[in-house]
Parts: sequence; C-alpha cells; structure tokens
Amino acid sequence: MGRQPCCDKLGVKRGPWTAEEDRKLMGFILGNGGRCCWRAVPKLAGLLRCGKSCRLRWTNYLRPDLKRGLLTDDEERLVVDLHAKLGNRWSKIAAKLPGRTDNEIKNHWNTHIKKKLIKMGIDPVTHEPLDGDRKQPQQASPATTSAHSSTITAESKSVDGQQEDKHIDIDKDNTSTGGESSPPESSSMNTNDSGGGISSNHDQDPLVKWLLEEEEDPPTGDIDESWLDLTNVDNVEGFNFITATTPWDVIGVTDWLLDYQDYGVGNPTFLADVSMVESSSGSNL
DNA sequence: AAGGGACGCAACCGCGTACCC
DNA sequence: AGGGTACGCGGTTGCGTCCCT
Repeated sequence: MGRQPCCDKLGVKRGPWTAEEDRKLMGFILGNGGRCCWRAVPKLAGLLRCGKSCRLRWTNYLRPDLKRGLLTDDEERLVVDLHAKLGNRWSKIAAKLPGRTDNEIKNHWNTHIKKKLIKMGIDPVTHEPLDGDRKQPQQASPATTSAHSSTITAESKSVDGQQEDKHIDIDKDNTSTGGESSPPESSSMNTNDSGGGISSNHDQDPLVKWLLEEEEDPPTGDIDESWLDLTNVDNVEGFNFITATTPWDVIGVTDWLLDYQDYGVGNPTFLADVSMVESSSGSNL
C-alpha cells in the first residue's frame, strides 16, 4: 500500500513545542479560522511542523475549551463507567467529558485509574475481579466499576493485592448491565461503533445509548456553562493577543466560527488561555 | 547532595476510515 | 471502482520531574 508519510520528514521540526510555535499556531487558527486542511496549516502559519503535529498540539493543548489539572472524582468515576462500557475508545469517553481530551484521559487512565483498580482487585481491562479476588463477595462483582453509581472514593493503601479502605458503592441495579457484560475490547477497536465492541446487552443500556449519541448533551450537570455566555468578557484582562482590540477581533465571530466549531474557538474561555499562551507555552518551558 | 529509579505527561507513530477525484 | 489523500484514533515512546535512598 505504501502509504505516504503525512508530511515531509525532512525539515520538519519535532519534539516539544515552543511558545513561539504555540503563538503562531493559535494565531493562525484564530486569525484565519482554519479555512484549510491541517496539512496546509503549518505552511500557512509559518511553522516547521507537520499538520498532524499541529492538529495534536491544538486539540490536546491549545484548544481554548480545555480544562486543565487533574480529573475530578466525578470525572474519574465517569471515566471508569464509560470505560467499562466502551473499552479503550478514549475519544468516545473524552466526548462525554467536556474540556478533556482523549489523550489526557488515556494518560490518566494508564497512570492513575488503572493502578487504583488493580489495587482494588479489579481488572482494569475487563472490569472484573482479579483472580485473587474472585471469591470476594458482592463488593467485588464485575459490576463494581461499570455500575452507573460505582464510586472509587479512596486511595487503596493496600499492598500485594490486599484490599484496604476500598470504597465501592453499589446502590443501583448494577447486575442488569454490568453483571453479565462482556469484557470491553481493549485493542484494535474499530472506530465505527455500529455493533463494534459493544455487546447487545449494552445496547439496551441507557448509558450506552447516550454514549453513542453524538449530538446529545451529557446528562450530568457537570459542564461549566460559563463559556456559553458570549457576553461574559470579564476574563479578558491582559488580553493582548496579536493586534486584537477586542477578544472578538481575534475570535472573529463570523460564519467561519460556525463552520469550524471543531477548533473549539467558539468557547470564550479560550480568552484566558490565549493570554496564558502569550505568557508561556505551558509545560514546555 | 547526588544518583538512580519511578512516575506522569506531551508528542509521535502507524493503522483504519472517510472522502474526493 | 479504485487509488490517493487527509483526518481521527489508540498504542507507544521519550523525556522532564519527582521521590527515595
């Protein structure tokens, strides 16, 4: 098949992004509205990066609507629940956690949640009790993490698989959905969800239905809706990005915004982030 | 104080899919 | 219909930071 590389490797910069590069990329996307494909972005933005790298940088770091910091307990719970239903489909999971990226969730899963579950005697892949815990009573049932109300509230201080201070709440009909669920597929997941790795049991699950509906708002009231208020520009103090006189000069509240909402610039919380980018490049400095 | 290992995050790689010609 | 291109996704890696000895 000989698929061509996404970009010419020669002369393409790799590695951590600098503040200057961030500025250029953000400036281009915000200023031009990204009226072209990612492949053309680096050239037009004056970056020696491949388009793929630009897209990743934007979606994982520069996007205005991104939350930062550790996942909250609620978010973590939701991730566990969603993972039990969907497996490693991080993008699907991320889609249900506003402001979080698939990469972020994936990293958090691998570095935090996975370990927690293992300490609790739960297989992070299948969400079933680990071998040593199979004889555990109800608390360690397969539904422990997939139940809608499951909670992981305490850091297990156990060592060697011993469970201590484990706090899993089961207070709903967890047996109907989680009990007989097939293990989520953990790899080579088909991006098409139609039937994919979800059991028919899960298809009946309201949560799964919600998960698979792209346009529907999440049921949690967890969303920071402040950004929806377009009149709220109180947070633009210090805003001096490029030559804008108002935030909206940069945002360009024009039709492209509507056309390119995927960039996330419709989210006014970016204003604060823009000034942040202005002052630093985040983790790279 | 210094060295080494563990940890966490950002970025890269390669594959699958959708779309276009 | 088939090939080429671009994008999105999940797995993996690299490297900086933290922590322990």
